[in-house]
Amino acid sequence: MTNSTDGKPGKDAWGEKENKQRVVPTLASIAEQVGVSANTVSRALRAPNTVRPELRKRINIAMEELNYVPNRLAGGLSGTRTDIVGVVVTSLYYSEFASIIDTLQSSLLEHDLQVMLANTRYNPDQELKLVRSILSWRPAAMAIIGIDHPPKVLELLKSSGIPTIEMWDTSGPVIDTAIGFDHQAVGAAQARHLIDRGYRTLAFVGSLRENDRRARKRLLGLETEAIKAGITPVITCTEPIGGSPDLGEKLVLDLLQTHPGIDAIACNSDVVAFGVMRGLRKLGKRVPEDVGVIAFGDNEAAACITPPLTTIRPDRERIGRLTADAIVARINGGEPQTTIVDWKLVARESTQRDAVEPTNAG
Amino acid sequence: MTNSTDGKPGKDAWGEKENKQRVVPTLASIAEQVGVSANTVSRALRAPNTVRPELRKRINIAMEELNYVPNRLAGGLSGTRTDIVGVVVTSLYYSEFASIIDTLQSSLLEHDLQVMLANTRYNPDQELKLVRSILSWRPAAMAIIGIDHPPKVLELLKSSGIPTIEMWDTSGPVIDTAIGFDHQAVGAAQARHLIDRGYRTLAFVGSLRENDRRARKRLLGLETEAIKAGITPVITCTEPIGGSPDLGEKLVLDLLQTHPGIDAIACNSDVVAFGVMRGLRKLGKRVPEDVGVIAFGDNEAAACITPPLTTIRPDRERIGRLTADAIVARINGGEPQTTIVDWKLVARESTQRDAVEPTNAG
DNA sequence: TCGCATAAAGTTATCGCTAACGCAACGCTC
DNA sequence: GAGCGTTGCGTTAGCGATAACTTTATGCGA
Repeated sequence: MTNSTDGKPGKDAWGEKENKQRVVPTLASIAEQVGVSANTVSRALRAPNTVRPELRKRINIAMEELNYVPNRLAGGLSGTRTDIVGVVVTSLYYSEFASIIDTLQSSLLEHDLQVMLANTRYNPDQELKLVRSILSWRPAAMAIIGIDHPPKVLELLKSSGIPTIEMWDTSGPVIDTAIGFDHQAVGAAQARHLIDRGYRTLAFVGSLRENDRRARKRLLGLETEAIKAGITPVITCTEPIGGSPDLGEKLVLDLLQTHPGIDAIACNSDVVAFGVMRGLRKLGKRVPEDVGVIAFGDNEAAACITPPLTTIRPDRERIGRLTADAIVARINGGEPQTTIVDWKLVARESTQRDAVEPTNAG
Repeated sequence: MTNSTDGKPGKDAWGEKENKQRVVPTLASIAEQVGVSANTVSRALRAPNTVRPELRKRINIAMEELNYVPNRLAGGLSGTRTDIVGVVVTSLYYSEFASIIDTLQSSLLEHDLQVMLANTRYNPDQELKLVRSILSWRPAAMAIIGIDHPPKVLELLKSSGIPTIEMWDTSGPVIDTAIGFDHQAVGAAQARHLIDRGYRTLAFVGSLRENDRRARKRLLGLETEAIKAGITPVITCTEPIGGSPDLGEKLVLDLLQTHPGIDAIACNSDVVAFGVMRGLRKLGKRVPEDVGVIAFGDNEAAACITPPLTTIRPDRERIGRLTADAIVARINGGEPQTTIVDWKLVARESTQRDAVEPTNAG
């Protein structure tokens, strides 16, 4: 693309690179240009009011001219702390955690904290590898989805000595600080809602990966509540792969073949429910008259499909914001603290069989 | 939570911290424990076969025992290059770029490259701040959404001397390497499809932020193609805020009030289309008979709503994967190169007015 | 006018690691 | 058995910033 026979002047930055090796400016080069010591330049950045205004201005101009970008590898090594916050999620698909990250990142930005992101895809080996990798950057804090981690991950996080915020789930022992909710209670609320609406034969459908402990907690809540109400055992129809509409459709076709009597389906996620409802339509089953469908997640499309989907809405923005707050607080010496964030059961038409009052939880 | 009067032994890592300041192990501490020089420990990590197997084993055991995590601030400062890849996106909501990031991150992981993520939320000032912040970590490469950046961002990226991959859009001058497609062609394809299906009065509805250059390119393509076909000017009905179903519903109600003759709507995103279709239903308009709806993005729910939504499907996984490949190639001395990634017009029922062959593009 | 607090800069010593070089000990060739 | 490449490790010198001192002006009261 660029080749050395092309000697045309006024080339862009890449062309220039070929002639002399680009030298990335350092504090020292700024200092030299201005005629001061490197430390003065450093002060102009970190403690501007300890440098004469006139000098400070000249330093700023020089930095601007040379496109100086501080080297935080050096800064972090020398200083006490970096401004990195490690963020570990289990999935990025289907809006599951995207808006948590979105809110978290922009809240952290206000405190000049930089997100380093990792996605484990529900794989514990990868979780260990990624946590180790992030810790090697000496972050100021870690935020991680879930409270069920491999022992080695727990050990690393604990011995790292940095604040660790566990998000999304609070139902169990935590490392330090947790912000989320109890997933078993969600499952219980789903069951109660279906039962209140007159449904009697419950199934659980969706993705259920070996390491998705939260989904298992929701399923447990569903089963426990069903048993309490004297309902027949909940039929589970799951696959250990990621949730998608196609998976939902496939599973519901299987399910109704083997269990034609099912009259209510709790889905592990909204996107699975989308496929479940498509599958039910193909089978000629009406929702909510023949089969009720409830899900979890409150995907942006949940209110737009036909019929609108009853689902659980976790407050993702709030979790993101509170996590950012907790990180800042812990960095500044605040105490660890577990915070429960409300969720809501949003009753829509997909479970509107009888006009019983909806059961909300919080 | 933990207080110093609690002297109970056998406490967890956090308790221990209060007694003696936790000392994070370094290469030197491992070296001391094993009885070798620090450099030998470093070699055992970076070039294991230059260390005697027996000694290597002892070193590994010591590292495991002390929970050693290398300090890459030091490593990056000392070595030539870090393993960070900066990733800058404009949005995280609504699956817009989540699966690009997902694929990109897991592809990079295979090469032991770590993602540092930033989200500009379509704000150019924040883009500058974030790019500068990421560059200060001396990443090995940058991947960024779009090709329209503020001048200062271009300057920084060019003068940084690192490979920069621009994703999603290829219709214009690029910094280095670009992987994406031509958004104007997408708009043109949308118009052609609607016209082929017999629609004659076109509108463009959705979020249109000042700095969303890609949306403007799609709109331009839509208008250009409409004019070519001798169709009345495209009515635009937009808001400079993020897209959502609620926005779509609001805009379509406004639109049909002022322009009742509209018979086709191109939406800037699928989630907006979800709301548009809900709004049309409220107005008693049938889709696709009275009004055709086409969108952009191929959200996971697009095939599940009623009627299924005709939309444009960009190949996000492919963009993510190719971006990772390009990063690795460029780091290893490969040449810059622009790659066009195919997209597809997925014709579904929301535009099924006449049985004309669908117009696909690639 | 002296003394001393204060402001504004310079000096020096790390931070933890890697790259480059140095140097024994060993084995191989002829 | 002298010469020479290899192997395996130690030594030394930075990387680019920051923190802790030290030094040099400056001001101000007694």
